[in-house]
Amino acid sequence: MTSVRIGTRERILTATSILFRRQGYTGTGLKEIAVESDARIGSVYHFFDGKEALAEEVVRTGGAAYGAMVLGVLNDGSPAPVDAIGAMFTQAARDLEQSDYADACPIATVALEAASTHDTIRQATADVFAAWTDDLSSWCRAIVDDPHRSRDLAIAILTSLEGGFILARAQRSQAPLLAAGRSMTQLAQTMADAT
Amino acid sequence: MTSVRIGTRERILTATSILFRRQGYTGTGLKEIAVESDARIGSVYHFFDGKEALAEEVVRTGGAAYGAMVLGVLNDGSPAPVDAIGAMFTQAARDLEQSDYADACPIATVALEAASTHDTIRQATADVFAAWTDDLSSWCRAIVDDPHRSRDLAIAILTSLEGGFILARAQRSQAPLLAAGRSMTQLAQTMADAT
DNA sequence: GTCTATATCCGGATAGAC
DNA sequence: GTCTATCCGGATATAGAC
Repeated sequence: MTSVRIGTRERILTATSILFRRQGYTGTGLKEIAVESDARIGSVYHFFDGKEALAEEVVRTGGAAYGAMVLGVLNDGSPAPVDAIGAMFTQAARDLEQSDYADACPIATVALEAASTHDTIRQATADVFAAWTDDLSSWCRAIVDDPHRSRDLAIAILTSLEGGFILARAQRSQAPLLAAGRSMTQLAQTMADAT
Repeated sequence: MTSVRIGTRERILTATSILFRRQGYTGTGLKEIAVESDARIGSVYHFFDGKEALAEEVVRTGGAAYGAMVLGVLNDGSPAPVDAIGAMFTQAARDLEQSDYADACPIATVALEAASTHDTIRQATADVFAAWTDDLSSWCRAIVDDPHRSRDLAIAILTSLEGGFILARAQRSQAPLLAAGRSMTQLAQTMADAT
């Protein structure tokens, strides 16, 4: 029988991801990361080449995991793809509220902070957004067959979700996300009808 | 003749707004603010009751100014309101690119950083977003008469603009903003036709 | 791989002369 | 109102014993 002991390195990654999601990159200290990981600062430097390298890996691994989770919600949420969009926004709003408006996009805060100041982190966020856009574009082809229109729909969904997270966290309200979900559902329906 | 000497207090506010827009709240130090304002740290504390109070005022005044600017673009950009939406996104993309992908939303980074950690700043960003939403909803009634639908359209435009800024800054590309603009134009056209 | 101690620097904030 | 000096805590990072 193989007991699943979680390694120190993995604990550091998950704790950092949680802290970055709530407080951002500059707002989170390595000491705090060590405490939350139940590790020592020395261990952080043993496994990662400094804070920026740690952040890059957190963005890449956490971004991939979140993208897979969202795709999962889209795929087995509702029978009709158009309805699944609304369900996904509703689920995001519920998760956000239940986490006291902390758990939104895991990379958005870091992306904005690093965009003009830390280029390796910026590149990692750019790659994650590109992967999300590709995956979502493929999924949207069940709604619109044309690749260009499918991609535009995917970008509209992704950007309004990200912006919805910003407003919802600031106002501590599900309303902006729910409104964005209604509009994206309507947009998708329009594009499906236009076929 | 009245020469327009800009006061120290005003210089601090504008410099802080620029720095927060590019580096966020925690990523910007008071020393850096003093240098960019051509002021002393002592002056910062003379005019403002600490960093958090300074940030609150920067968010409120800068947010109001940016909202007025965007409304101005929407009002005298294109003759048809639906076309003005696309023109607004195009203008935002152009401004962003011309500032080397630094000048996006002046309060978004601060809003995400402060959402779970600094409540007075969070409240200021919430108020600014509420004012933007109200103003944009009123403007959208030229497209959709129904107040609820007009408000949903306004929220869709605002959230996709905010999310478009995130992706565009990360990828150093105008593409996400332009794609979001196309989709919002289509959404607005659909809602106008449904009348 | 783990842990402690510490070096070095920068953060926000304050006191007080002018 | 302006400016300088400084306090204190916290930040990232490193060294080296175990």
